[in-house]
Amino acid sequence: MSVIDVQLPDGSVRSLDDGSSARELAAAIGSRLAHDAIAAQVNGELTDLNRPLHHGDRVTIVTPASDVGRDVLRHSTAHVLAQAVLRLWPGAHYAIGPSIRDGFYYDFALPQGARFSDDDLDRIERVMRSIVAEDQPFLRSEYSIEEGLELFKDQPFKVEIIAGVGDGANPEDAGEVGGSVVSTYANTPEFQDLCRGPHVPSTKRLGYFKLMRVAGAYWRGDEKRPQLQRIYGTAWESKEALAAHLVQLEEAEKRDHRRLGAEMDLFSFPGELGPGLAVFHPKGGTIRRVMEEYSRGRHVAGGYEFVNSPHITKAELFETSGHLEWFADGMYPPMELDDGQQYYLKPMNCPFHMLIFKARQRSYRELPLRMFEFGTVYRYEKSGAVHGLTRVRGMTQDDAHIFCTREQMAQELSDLLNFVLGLLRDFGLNDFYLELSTRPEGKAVGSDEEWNEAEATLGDVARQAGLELVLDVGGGAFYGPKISVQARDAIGRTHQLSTIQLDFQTPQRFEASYVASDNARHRPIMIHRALFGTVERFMAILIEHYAGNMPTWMSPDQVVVLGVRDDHDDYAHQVASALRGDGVRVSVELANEPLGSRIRRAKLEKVPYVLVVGDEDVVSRTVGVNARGANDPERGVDLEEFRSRLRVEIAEHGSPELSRAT
RNA sequence: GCCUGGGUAGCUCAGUCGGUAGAGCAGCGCAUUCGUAAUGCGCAGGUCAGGAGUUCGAAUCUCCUCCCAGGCUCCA
Repeated sequence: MSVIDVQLPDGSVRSLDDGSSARELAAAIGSRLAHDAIAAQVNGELTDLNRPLHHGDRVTIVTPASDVGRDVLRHSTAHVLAQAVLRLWPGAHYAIGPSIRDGFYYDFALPQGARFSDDDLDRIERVMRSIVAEDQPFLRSEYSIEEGLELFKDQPFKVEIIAGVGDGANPEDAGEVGGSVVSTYANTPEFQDLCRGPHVPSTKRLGYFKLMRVAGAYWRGDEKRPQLQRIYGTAWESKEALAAHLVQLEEAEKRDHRRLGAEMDLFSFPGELGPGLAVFHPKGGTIRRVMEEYSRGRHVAGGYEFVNSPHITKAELFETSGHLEWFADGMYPPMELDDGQQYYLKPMNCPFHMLIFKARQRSYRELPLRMFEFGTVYRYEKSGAVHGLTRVRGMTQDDAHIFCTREQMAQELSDLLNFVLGLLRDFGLNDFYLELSTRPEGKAVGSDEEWNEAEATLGDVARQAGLELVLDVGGGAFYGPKISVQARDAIGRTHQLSTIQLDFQTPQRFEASYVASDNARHRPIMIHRALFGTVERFMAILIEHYAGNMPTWMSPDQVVVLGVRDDHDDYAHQVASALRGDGVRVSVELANEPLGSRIRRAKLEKVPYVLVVGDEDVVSRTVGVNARGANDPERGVDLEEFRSRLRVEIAEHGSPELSRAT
């Protein structure tokens, strides 16, 4: 028998008998690896463990505790889910079941339009566990497209996928099937699934999974096509990893801004107002005010001018802008006034700023002209889309529009991106990447030349920023491409924050112009940009980022002063008054209940500094400092020293926890 | 908008078989005067989301509406 050489990831070479598979390779390397192996990567391509290797192949053995490995076992677990559902609902149609972040899902259409309920998850999970215990192999077979169609003739979704590959209608399905070859994996004679693979060798390699929830999902993500029943699950390489993930979910839940918003008395959604309409309570209002004031200051320094516009307008404005044509569904229905005139609540601020630009003749000497407004807009979001403060129907954008010349555009965009990132960093976010969204086919206005120029300019600016750049093909607005700044928060989730959109169209639609040095009229370029996105959403993201522990400069209550006994209350008030003079938000809790109880309440309210003052402090004009997140209180801190510490921390936007962490 | 689940005091939740509502925390009152995360006693607090129906009787069963959650779709 001849011998082949294969190369391992570390560059070393192993000789194997010809016809050996990755399974044998793993065994040759070590028994531990042989035991852990679930799949292989051969020359970069993911394959089953038993696929024969060839001379010169570069081979990586895939084990469960890796990104690729988890992907494989999640996908395999999805197959087990499908088998379990088909056992429990004979005649069910199964559609697709990919692995996703942290888990997998599978979509089904049950016989007679039946639907899963939450209680079904337990039953299904039990069947899945018995399938795992049955130690079923995943056996790969390959068929022609015709054979595949015959094999799955009772499974309309599978037939559509296979047929789609045949006629090239759905290129993404080529991944599902693999070129002109239809591959399947059979676990038992009764159950096989169309699949590119690879899979774990046997179901006994699975087991650390949990079905999470049922949901509806449209076939092929298309609202007009049938809605399928989707089951989501999570799956991991070990019991510990699964448990850690579930703990992580609980952590995220504790940070949920809706929960913290209620607990910390920041805002609420009174049922009387309707979905997606919030009221901000005094503490939430303070956070908002601080955010807005800081933003205003930065915008003044950044050369912006401040404008204002009304909340309602005649339909004409949005006919001109094109919003009524594209987004009428997302706007509140019009109010009809007695002369038959239709008025709309504004979903956007840009047309108003356009009118301000047009209010008089503009000179090139005024450009770039930057108009800023905290503009409150109303959008009729679908009822199922509203979510806490992150998706609301009434929201305030930190919206600005920059009018400039074509020549100024690149520089202006580049300065703008720096401005954006600087402001976001001031709020404590500093892990960013950019996304470039390009022309949406079929719903874009404007010429190819304009779009190409706009995309090229934005692309250059994005690349020059030196951040990771992700392309989002077709994700732009109807009037222009956009850069969005994505930020990772403290627990690694990413949020789309600022957007910068380049717009050649709106100035044309409004016939805006300026007089240039050549004494002729030229068309300005318009840049739309929002840094927070909306104040509401940005606040929600910050609350979750900080788990409610807002940096001192943003905290609604920065300091609480507690006298030990009520004869210390006078001094407590003196301390508070001195701090108030420094602009600090401070309150005094009178000594009519036990100290421990008052401290506990302040801690639960996440107040950055609790000051305790007693006999010694009154005598020596000191305070006891109990800082949020600190293990031990500091006794006898000179009041003047504490004031200056706090002044510095607030001015620098520091957060006590963050500074202690370093 | 669609699918699944939910809505009981300000909050977290109990409420059995259909028999007319309960706890803890928070709030209020009184007492307590205390050095770093819960002092004691008392009081008050509910159209059981809203409406209709079945029933002698509905928080509980049925239907409709509103609102919330998790998804799908959408997101200028």
